[in-house]
Amino acid sequence: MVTIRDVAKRAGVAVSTVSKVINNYPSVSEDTIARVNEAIEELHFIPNSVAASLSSKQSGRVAVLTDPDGQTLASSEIMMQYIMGAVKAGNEARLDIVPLFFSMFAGMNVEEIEHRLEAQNIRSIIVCGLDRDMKALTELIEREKFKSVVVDMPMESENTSNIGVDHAQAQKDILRKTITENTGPSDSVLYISGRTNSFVTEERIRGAMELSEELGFELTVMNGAFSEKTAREITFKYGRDKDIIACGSDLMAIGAMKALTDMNVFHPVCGFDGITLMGYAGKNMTTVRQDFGFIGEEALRECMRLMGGEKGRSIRVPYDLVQVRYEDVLN
Amino acid sequence: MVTIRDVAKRAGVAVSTVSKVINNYPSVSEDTIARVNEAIEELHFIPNSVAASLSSKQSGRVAVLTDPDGQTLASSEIMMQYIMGAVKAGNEARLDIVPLFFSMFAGMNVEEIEHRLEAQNIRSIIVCGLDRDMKALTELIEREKFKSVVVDMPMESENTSNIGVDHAQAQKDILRKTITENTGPSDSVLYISGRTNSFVTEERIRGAMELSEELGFELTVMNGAFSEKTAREITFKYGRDKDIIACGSDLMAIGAMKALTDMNVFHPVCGFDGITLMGYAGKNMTTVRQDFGFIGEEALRECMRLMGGEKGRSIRVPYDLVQVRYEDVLN
DNA sequence: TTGTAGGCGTTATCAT
DNA sequence: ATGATAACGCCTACAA
Repeated sequence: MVTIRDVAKRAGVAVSTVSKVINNYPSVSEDTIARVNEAIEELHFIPNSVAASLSSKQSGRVAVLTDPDGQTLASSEIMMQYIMGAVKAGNEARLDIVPLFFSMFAGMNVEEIEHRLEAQNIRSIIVCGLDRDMKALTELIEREKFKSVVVDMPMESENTSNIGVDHAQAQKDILRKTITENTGPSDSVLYISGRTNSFVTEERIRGAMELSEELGFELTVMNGAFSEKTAREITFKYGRDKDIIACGSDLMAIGAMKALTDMNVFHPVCGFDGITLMGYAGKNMTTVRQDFGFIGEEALRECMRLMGGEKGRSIRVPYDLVQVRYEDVLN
Repeated sequence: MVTIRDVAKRAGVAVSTVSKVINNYPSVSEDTIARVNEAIEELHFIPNSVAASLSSKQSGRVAVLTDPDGQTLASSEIMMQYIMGAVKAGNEARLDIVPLFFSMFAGMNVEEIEHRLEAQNIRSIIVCGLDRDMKALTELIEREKFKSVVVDMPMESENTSNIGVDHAQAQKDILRKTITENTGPSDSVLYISGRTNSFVTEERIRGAMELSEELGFELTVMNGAFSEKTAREITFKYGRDKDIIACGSDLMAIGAMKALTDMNVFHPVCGFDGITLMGYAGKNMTTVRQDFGFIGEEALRECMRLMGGEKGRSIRVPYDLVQVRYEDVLN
């Protein structure tokens, strides 16, 4: 393995000088920078991120916390994209990314979790899929021992940023689109919402309600708990004589659509997330496509910003309104 | 952060002794072991795996190499399970798992990849989804600088193990089951195979051919290249008057089944892998279910074995023959 | 601007 | 059986 020492020898400077060049310290002459970089090139030197994270308080490792245990196809696809995005961006920044899953912390209190993370030299975390019931994880973030970036939860502080699309606005947009594109009489909408302990659910419901007031249609909100099965049942019960069914997730939209098909009636159904599975639902459905990979990348960059000493903030990312057909996902 | 030094002080021994206790060295008295463990408990000490991997040649980090870029839903579900399995087992063994994706190494030669891995203190790799066209990665494994565990490729050497189900046998089993359970005249089977550069494809074809000889049915093998779309096209062309369609992957099975449905004919279709998506295909289909999470776990344990100095070997893991219905995947 | 030296938390090699 | 102590590769005051 070629180390910083080899580079130093090759360039005829001290190891500390090489380190300074690597980390873009201001006080190095152009001349030595050039010489050192030359040596780095020649030796194909790559800094050891493990050693760096051991030695420095600055350049720590970043954990990506996800919960794909939800077992649904949707969550595994989404979580995978978060992770891939973070790993990709981390790779470019030569930052170590550690994937962790909620299930590892089951039954632990905050201190235990903190110890576990510290023992891995983790200084920043990206949390995806957090909801209000997860007390330990929430507290972990609030203690601010780690720089945290939370996806889809409105947490913000000195050391905490949040990131995600504007769920209320997106819900409004997709519902409006679904209504206007289906010219029939749209005066009753069934909204099947996600779990109530989730921030995105509140926001999406709010969006739907605002639009209902704006356009003056009747809105019925039912709790589908992010469950395809529940959405299916709700649709059987209440879906028949609604004009449109809007769902707080794609999975529920699929459940609703399948129920309608089974009842042999048709109403437009829209979902939320833009997962591939939508293409297999049998009908064309509209949805809000989030770019989870991009969110993962951005989250990682935000971690770096926080580790650089900057304050937490809120980041909104763009989304698309799309129609997913089988042809689109086929490859 | 509580370190090994704190524990040593607390237990009244030297740090080296604590290290020995942690790593189960033989030459420590029962008495001190007890005292040290007590101190560890009291202080909630968790060994820092990063520091360990820096210091030790033994306990390095393990990379899990996957390629979810294939973009299909199936691969993201499968790769996620491999990763989760490895992370789970690694967590229990206090081993650092780092997820890496094939795309990161695009265009690199073996040396470059080696440098990248060395620079991350990686001493062992688990490779999932490798095929014969990936020269650099294959060479990386063959050079044996790293202890490697390859999923579904018949590589074996001093420092290389392979793991996976018996694909030929499994293909035989699922095809036999599909034939016997459908009592109609099964004397012609269309087999849509995966990509030809893949070991599992060869094996599965071999299994199908062996059964064809054994039972005396006519077998037509076509290359579906693991593509749902291609399988669909092949089925349109040749599927109508076959008795059974067997596919080398679930995705292709779905493509085939959808094509049959579109043609308004029915033939039994069987797939391979056992992914959740099968539940959304609209019909009941049989398939070979692999436990990817378990394979990930076992692969990690095999890495530990190799790092412990033992020789590479071949590991076969069990599989199930299942029928996936919408009700099964609904939750 | 550059170099020296101590430390990050652990393991491993020797002595004892 | 136990304990000093030198690595491991890098960062960072502080000194020159």
